[in-house]
Amino acid sequence: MTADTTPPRQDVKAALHECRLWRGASDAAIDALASAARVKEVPRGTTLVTEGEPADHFGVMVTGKARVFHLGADGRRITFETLSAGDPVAVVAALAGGRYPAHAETVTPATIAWLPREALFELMESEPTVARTVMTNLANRVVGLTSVVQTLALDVPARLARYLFQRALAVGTPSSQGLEVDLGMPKSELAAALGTVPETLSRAFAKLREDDLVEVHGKRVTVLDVRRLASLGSGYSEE
Amino acid sequence: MTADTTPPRQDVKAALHECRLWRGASDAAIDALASAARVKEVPRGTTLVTEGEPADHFGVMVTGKARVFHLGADGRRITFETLSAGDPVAVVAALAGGRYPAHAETVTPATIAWLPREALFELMESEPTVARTVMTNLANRVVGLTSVVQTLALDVPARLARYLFQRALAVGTPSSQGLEVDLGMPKSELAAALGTVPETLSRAFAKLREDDLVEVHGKRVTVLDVRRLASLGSGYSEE
DNA sequence: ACCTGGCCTTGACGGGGGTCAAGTTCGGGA
DNA sequence: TCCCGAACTTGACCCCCGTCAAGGCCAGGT
Repeated sequence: MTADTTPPRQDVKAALHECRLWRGASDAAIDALASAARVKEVPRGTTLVTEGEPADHFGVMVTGKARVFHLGADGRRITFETLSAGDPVAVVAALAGGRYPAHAETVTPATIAWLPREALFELMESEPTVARTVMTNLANRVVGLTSVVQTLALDVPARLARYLFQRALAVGTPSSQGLEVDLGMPKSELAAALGTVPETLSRAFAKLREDDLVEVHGKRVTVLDVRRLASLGSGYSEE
Repeated sequence: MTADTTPPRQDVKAALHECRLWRGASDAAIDALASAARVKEVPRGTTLVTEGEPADHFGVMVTGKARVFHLGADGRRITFETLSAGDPVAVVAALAGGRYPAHAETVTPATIAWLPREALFELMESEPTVARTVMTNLANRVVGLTSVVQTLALDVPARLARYLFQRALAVGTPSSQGLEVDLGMPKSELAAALGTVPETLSRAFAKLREDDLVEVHGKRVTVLDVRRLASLGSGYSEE
């Protein structure tokens, strides 16, 4: 069903090198990981990990994208994050050693390098600086989740404003009217990322539009008033 | 305003030993921490850390209780966790090295031992097993936050059911009618812990009561049907 | 006993947002 | 060119829950 490799593949090594989790590890250590990895190529929509299963492995995305999410009792999904090449999959669960706390599935065809959790422990023992890197990484993860919780306490227009603001900082390009921003994804996907549904997102856009904060043209949005957008997105001030 | 100690205090050492974060560290290492610590005694309602401030220190609760929370734009509080003796304060932020991601304040008079973040790094470098302990601890923290997010997606009766179920597992005592459970706190506080207000919590109790799931007598609750309670609290099954 | 002030409960009301059901726009294929 | 389906929008409806405003129900003090 899937293909394993015997010699370390080039793209796998590249992905492992890009993985922010153990940035700073020696090439030798990463190459060792690469040869220990079981590489799998899977189609879009494949379940990578299932909530509640014992967390004995973790993965690194080599190509493709995946989504980490929760399934509510009614089947609703709450998306935590979207993973792309170089991102680790389920590494937290592997470190914690319990069961996977969430589901993950691919949203495109993808290649994933799987490793047993012990491999990571060995890497950290052999290279102390890696342990420190992994540590700060985990800590940042906690901070990130904290802000997810914070964001969920805002209403949808505010969450959208926050997203647009951050997006404007990252990929905004100046234009005659203001800042041109390309939403990186279809609106239905953005809705899920903001923890809501397309209909409500649509109304949120409408609200920002009638407040003269943005203009919407398909997937391209013109931010007319960055300042007010930022303050609506909760408490970012200019300095 | 507050009292520093010169010799390591006994209660401070005890609290540091109890701190789950570095369980497994040698006595010598912990004693070293204890003598490096600046011990402060503060009244109820004292702000321990302020969201947005640079995270250069962390603390360990020696006595008393504290609350970690977010401040919404409108001043509403979202409580993440309640800390008591032996719990670390803001250690995540210290490891991440950025700014505090949340506020913390005492809810009782409290004694806290403060340490510079470097002290923790040094401890981890000198004792590799501590690094591993801290690591799994952080990972579990992430898992915990994950479940906070999950919980916030449920409605209030379900959140209450989940709390009662967990509480029943922890401190429930069998009785003729079912499981006797003591809520560990006043209902107004429980409301905050569940991310809601007393009025809504009261209605949630009423709903559980009219579904014959529980009986309420002040701070003591009799769980009549653990099974249904658990399933209402979302997806805990019996095995 | 009486008052008084927490703490909890109950009712009434309103707003945010999820759901269902129609449209609408737009791009691709025959 | 016409058609069709996917993605998006808009309206109607309703539920959950936060808020405001009254009450109950004690416990402690005088």
